Amino acid sequence: MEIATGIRKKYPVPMIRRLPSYLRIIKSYSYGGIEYISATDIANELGYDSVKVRKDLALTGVCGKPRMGYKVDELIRAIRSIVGWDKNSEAVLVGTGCLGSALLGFTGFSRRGINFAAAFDVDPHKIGMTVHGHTVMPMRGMKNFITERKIEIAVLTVPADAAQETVDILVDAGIKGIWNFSPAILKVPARVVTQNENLMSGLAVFMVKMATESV
Amino acid sequence: MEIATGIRKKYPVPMIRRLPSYLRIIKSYSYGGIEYISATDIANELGYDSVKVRKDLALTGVCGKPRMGYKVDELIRAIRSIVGWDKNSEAVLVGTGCLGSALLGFTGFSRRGINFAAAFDVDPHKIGMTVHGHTVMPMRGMKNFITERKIEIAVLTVPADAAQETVDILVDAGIKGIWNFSPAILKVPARVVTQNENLMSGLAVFMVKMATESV
DNA sequence: CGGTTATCGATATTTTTATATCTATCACGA
DNA sequence: TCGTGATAGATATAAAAATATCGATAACCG
Repeated sequence: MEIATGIRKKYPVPMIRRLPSYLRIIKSYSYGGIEYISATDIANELGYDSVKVRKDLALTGVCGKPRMGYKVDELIRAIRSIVGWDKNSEAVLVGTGCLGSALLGFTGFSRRGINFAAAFDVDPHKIGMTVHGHTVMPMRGMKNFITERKIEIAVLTVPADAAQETVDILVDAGIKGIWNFSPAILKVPARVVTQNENLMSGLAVFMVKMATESV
Repeated sequence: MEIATGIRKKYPVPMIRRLPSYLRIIKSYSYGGIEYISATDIANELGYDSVKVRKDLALTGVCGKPRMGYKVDELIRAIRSIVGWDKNSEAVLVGTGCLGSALLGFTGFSRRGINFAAAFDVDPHKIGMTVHGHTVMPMRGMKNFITERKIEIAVLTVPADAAQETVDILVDAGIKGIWNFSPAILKVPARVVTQNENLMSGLAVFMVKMATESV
């Protein structure tokens, strides 16, 4: 629909963040051979309000049937299309430390169409090592690799103080988006998309919740 | 201030999420021997609007001086107090897979007062292994360990299908808060705090941004 | 076949968050 | 010593998101 016509809606970020949870539940219905799922069903599973879920689902463009809910396979297709998990893309991972290695071993990415074409690191001791099936390559080969293979996505798991210099190489190589797991704020040209995952933000919220709850 | 009097403000979650970034920058000023930092400084570093930063800083209770900014050490103390990084707490980590191991190796937690007292796993092959200085212990000893050591925090890095049964043990043992890295939605009593970190939410937002940008 | 009811979809309201505007302050340089 | 201007802090406005309300629909049941 929106993809076919070339029109792209603007989706609210909070809604996008909820889509993967929705998808997970809808898929479990699909595996169970259930054909319809209602906003109420999803809301109950997630502890959300059903109106919120219904509004989100309305944005996917899928029409529901009163008293029945939404067709499970339609929802799955629509959500996967919105979050781009219906097509394959190649990525590089930069920085094979603890977190980088963990991400390389995470099977969830390939199931969502994200495949690691290579992993890079500066540490000479790591070069040539195999991490979850991926051979670690030296950083100096990265630029050419990205350019030649037309890689669009980089997952950045280098230490904060190495982040910007790494990013400069990535940008120079023509990368389109950087999924940044370092706490550093990246300076990139406007055409390059960045998405910051800040583990410490989550910890902060968690700790504040804990303190508030225990009053 | 708010801690001393026992009064706890309600902080907006988006503001809490920004605090760690603020702290990081303010600390860099502190290391540089700079005594004052302005909202404008922080805003420039992060690409934010200075008014937003100023409003956030106002909520910390620290007073700024016109033309000078805020005292660096006061801000650091205030933010650390709000996010609870000024005191120590013990945690257990459950599930020593890729992500669990990565978190065990992450030094950032101890620097923020979170110390892993133990790591648990069900896999017999992993029991007794040392992961980043932590010996993996069998799951069946977990409940007593938590109860006896009065552990309040659990970091949950088990697969989704094992999440709820693990959580039941944690709750039974008297855990106060669960930092959940599994995609499962946890059912816990109201007194138990949960904080869900959903990697796929971030990926979804990232992919949507990429698709939107490339139009 | 007709009433009942769960559900959708639309609309309205409230709350939260972000952004803009304005005034007072006070370090700094002339 | 006196403007100047960067900055805090307060207030006002706008935007975004969550939540509530309500009529319409159609499967289900008697």
